[in-house]
Amino acid sequence: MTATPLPRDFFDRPVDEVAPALLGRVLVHATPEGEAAVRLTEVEAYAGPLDPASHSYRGRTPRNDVMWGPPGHAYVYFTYGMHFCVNLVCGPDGMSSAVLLRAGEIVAGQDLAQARRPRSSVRDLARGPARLCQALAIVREHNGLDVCDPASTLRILDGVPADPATVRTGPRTGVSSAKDTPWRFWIDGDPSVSPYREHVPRKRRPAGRA
DNA sequence: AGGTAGATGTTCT
DNA sequence: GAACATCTACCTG
Repeated sequence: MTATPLPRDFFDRPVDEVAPALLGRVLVHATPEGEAAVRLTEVEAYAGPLDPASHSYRGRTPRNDVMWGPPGHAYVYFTYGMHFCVNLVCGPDGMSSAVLLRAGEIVAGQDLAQARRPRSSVRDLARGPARLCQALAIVREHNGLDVCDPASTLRILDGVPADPATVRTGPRTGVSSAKDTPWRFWIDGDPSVSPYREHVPRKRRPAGRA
């Protein structure tokens, strides 16, 4: 892997073009404890206000603000009360589209990743969007970081792009709308690809009686 | 192998 | 108040 991040214009094109082109690339996160890196094997595209499954579908809010900014920045959000997920914003500026980084293979700092996820097998360290964030210690404070800046602690490197012939597509995982849009991209046969899960509405907790 | 339940809190209606 | 781009643990076969 080289030390130079992908150029910003890599992200300045339609999100469904950027997403498959990200497969095989390497996301590095430097922390005081050291560096850890993941080679991306699974991603999903979310196409801004036109996409009912996108966080920006209902317009700009404090949470999704970063999505409306320039491409090449990280959009980190908190979900299910305990997990973080990371996206990379795509262009053009103001389009509010982004690619969710769903899974990958740890290629550097495996000791760190394992310390952060002590109950996990090596294969599962970054197998899933919240696991990926945990392995790389990506949390809310990293929201908005510029991953194309060589000086940034969170960077996306070119790595070795996946052979397009090995890229598969299918419906996105765990989304309740736009189920038919095949905007999940993964490297066929890679063991770190996360299992597909259909969206299931959460069962309501029995409302506390009074 | 596969299903389900429970955890936790932020965001938006 | 409900939904939520999830994960783990704990069942059952």
